[in-house]
Amino acid sequence: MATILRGTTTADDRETNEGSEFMEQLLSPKQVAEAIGASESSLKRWCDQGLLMTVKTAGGHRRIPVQEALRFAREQNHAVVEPRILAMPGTDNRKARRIENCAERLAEELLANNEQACRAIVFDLFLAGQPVSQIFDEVIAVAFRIIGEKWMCHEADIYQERSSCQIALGVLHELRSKQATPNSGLVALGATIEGDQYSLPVAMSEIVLRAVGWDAKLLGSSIPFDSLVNAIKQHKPEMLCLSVSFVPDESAFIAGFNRLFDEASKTNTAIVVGGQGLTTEIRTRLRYSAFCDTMQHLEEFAKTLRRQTEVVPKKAPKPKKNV
Amino acid sequence: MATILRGTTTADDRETNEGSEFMEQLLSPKQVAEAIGASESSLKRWCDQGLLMTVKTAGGHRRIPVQEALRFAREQNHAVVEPRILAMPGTDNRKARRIENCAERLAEELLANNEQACRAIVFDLFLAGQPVSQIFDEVIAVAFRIIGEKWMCHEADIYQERSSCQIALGVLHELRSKQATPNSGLVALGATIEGDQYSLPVAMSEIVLRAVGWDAKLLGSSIPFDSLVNAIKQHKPEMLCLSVSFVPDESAFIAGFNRLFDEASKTNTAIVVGGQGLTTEIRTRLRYSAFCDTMQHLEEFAKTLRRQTEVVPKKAPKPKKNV
DNA sequence: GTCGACTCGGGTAATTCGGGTC
DNA sequence: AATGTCCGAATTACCCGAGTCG
Repeated sequence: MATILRGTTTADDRETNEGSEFMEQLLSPKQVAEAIGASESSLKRWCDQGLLMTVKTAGGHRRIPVQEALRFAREQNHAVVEPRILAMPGTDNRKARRIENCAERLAEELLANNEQACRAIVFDLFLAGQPVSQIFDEVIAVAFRIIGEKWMCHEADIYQERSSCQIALGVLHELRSKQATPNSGLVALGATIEGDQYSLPVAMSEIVLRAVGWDAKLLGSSIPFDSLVNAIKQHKPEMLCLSVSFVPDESAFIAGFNRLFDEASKTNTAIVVGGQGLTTEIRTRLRYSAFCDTMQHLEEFAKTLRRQTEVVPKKAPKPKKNV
Repeated sequence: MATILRGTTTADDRETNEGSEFMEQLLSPKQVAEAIGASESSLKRWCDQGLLMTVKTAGGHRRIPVQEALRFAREQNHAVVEPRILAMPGTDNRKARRIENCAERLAEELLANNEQACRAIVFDLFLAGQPVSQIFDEVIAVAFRIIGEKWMCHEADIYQERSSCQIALGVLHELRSKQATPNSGLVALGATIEGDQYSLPVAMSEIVLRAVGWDAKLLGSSIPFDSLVNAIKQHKPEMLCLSVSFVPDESAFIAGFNRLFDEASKTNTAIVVGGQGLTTEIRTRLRYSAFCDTMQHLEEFAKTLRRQTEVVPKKAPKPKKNV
């Protein structure tokens, strides 16, 4: 039972502790440094000074118990911590950066209205280099599927679903703000159809498209087909993404959609659709450029379309990385 | 500067932000001094005077949270010469400090789908020290009134209104992220009623409340009364903000609302309402704690309620340990 | 046993501290 | 009274080859 013993304790009994419920989480210096916003070498110095109690591995690497890190943060930096550690009790960051059971954890935190923890989960994946499309497909979408199921079973209330959306939209916004503003000249528009208020998917698509170089703009939710036609006429985008989570009136939808497609053909605008609302049956009666089940599909499509269209860019496509 | 970008992929993003600081970025005195155009030692003096809250490193170096730096700059009316250091959208804020015709300009840029310009308008005012409530009332609300009028006259299309909302929501989110996370213990919830999808006002109210120290959380849009009752039961907030832009069914609304009010009384939750949907006639048949026409009204109400409620806080109100 | 990512130690450059002075 | 500049000592951040972790 190696609690905070001094340096002689080898940490490789971690494995044996795995089963016990109250084991100490051990963090690497890098993790702690990141968490409290200091450099790695400062942290090492503080450890060596004895300000932070550490445990050493057999090979001499420092390991810091979470409690110790929290105590230190509270003592020194009254308000600092990036709650990545605090937010995720019971998960090693190394594992956390893997995409495995993130969806379940995210669903849980969303339902608990714990915004910070949700941000932490998504951003850890993002910083670990996971493609946004994959994060969306395998974490966020799955989490909302879980929430939907709980809702069905009356284990989650409507307001919880709504506030989950709210939090997710916030996280997406923040993700978006971390992206470089694209300048490829390829314009994509995103929207949902009139009556469909579920703006999460189309918000994700915007980010995915921007990640692969498109200049994607979100028009918003619940836009009538006629207005979409006008939007196309004005913006002349290379692509229009429609997320269809819900179809209020099937025949009106199909008619409006195909009208939109005809109009889009005139300006060489690709129409991309996706969403739960599009049953196979409905799809057979629609004309579109591509149907995407997942964000990763969308990403692939956007890449290929970009390659093909890039023949006539508005400006020099390769500025060759300034600064 | 000093940003090591390891070129993993062709995506040359991540250049704009320094590494991985995602929540409470800490700045050194030098950075802040440069940002607000003062000398380093003046800044240190202000810190020691308590004008600027700082945290200290283990070695005694001062670190200033960005939010603190922003608050100080806004209060002291310091010209922010280098907004980028404070993670603000870089603009020259010289020309646009006055709030006069900002609304018109904002409306124009919103309709033109020019996100950057919209951000610049709002953030210039923010940096110049305008209270958020006033920015909302006199710029954003007015701009959307203008857009609404143009819509009526068929001078603006629906998609333009929608994308304007989208942009505004983005700006609001960014604004929110520049606020210090409140910890007063006073909780407020915000929502719109089922059928009302207009989430802009309630998003503004969240920011206004946070600006005056409330811990405001946004539940989301289109939430049924019954679910709001559950939300109150679970969160036990001191305040619930309802923005009512649209009333689908008047009698059902009145009944549901008063049911909600009764429930809220049990937990001492103040019900605050506002919005175009509430005609004088409807209001006479509702019971609520306050009706607010503007964000500035809301701000005032929140301040007074805070003063009164603060007598019985949940935890020790004066830890008195401002180290 | 291989391998990529991480950490170790330590040296060095760049900041920051506190105080005194203009 | 408030600000900006200068200083030696201390602290922090960055870098790199060898070793460790998983």
